[in-house]
Amino acid sequence: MNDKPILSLRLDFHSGLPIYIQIMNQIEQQVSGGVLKADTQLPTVRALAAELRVNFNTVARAYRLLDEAGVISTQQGRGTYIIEKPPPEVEKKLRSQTLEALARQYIGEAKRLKFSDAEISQMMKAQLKSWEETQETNLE
Amino acid sequence: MNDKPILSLRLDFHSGLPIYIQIMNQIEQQVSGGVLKADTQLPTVRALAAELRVNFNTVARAYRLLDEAGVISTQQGRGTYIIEKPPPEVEKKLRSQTLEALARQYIGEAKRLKFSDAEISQMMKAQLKSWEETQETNLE
DNA sequence: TGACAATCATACAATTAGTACAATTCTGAG
DNA sequence: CTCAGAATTGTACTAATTGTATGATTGTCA
Repeated sequence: MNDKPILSLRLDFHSGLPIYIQIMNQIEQQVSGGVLKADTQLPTVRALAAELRVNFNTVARAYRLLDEAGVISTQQGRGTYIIEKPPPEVEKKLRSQTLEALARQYIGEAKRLKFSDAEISQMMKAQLKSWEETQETNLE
Repeated sequence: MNDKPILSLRLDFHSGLPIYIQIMNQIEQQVSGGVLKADTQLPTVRALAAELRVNFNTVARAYRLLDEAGVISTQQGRGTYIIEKPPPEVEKKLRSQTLEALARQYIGEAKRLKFSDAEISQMMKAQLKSWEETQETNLE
């Protein structure tokens, strides 16, 4: 049993602070502290759970909250990864630029495929509307 | 032994979009965009898999879906080819599917960055309007 | 003791990888 | 020229790895 220090977390089981909160906090700290860099894959829920001697659902819960907080990205069947997160002030300044770049990228591709402005904005409208329901990947 | 970019695909392993979907979407785009012409042989599942550093079954899955969609023709023992002439209805469907995929890609990214629906569609509107003028300065 | 949050157990779903196989093409001995 | 066998290509099925969903259990505290 080689104890590989996948991710070094110090849990206090008697602190009264829920485990999943402790996990969440410490990962957040390590991310903002630069210990965990963008695109780094975190241990799987099972691996981390084994290392911490807790149920993997507890880890999953922490991961889910971190995902909702935009710190990490969890993907079924693939794994969990740190998300690039720009500093707060820079983020605000860059936000609209980022969205603009995204929009222009979309428009550029669509234009290249000879779609009209009407088609482009119509599809955008439709997909925005049906986003929640059709979260499933577009398979068909 | 420079790895020739047989088929230039850009995979994002952390986007949340499955690899096989990304492969499928991008090939669809290149076909409907005219980058990949009829009768062109695509890389073999193994070659493309090696280039993308994924399992060849992942590529095979994308190929199979594209085959079922009538975009390509996969032939055991021979290879994979762009369909000579996509049936009109397939082409039409393909075009709209492609646009849909593009739109969802944009929305997905924007959502991930916590932009609201309003912001997303507003930016789209604005960029569509200013597309022509700003194109001169943004030629690739 | 009862309510509620935290944790755990179990079953499930999605994605990718592994292995064996079948169809086709290529190659070279005869 | 022919044909056996290797090489190449896609296919099918299965296994492994990952996160998800849901309900049961446990523990704490008013």
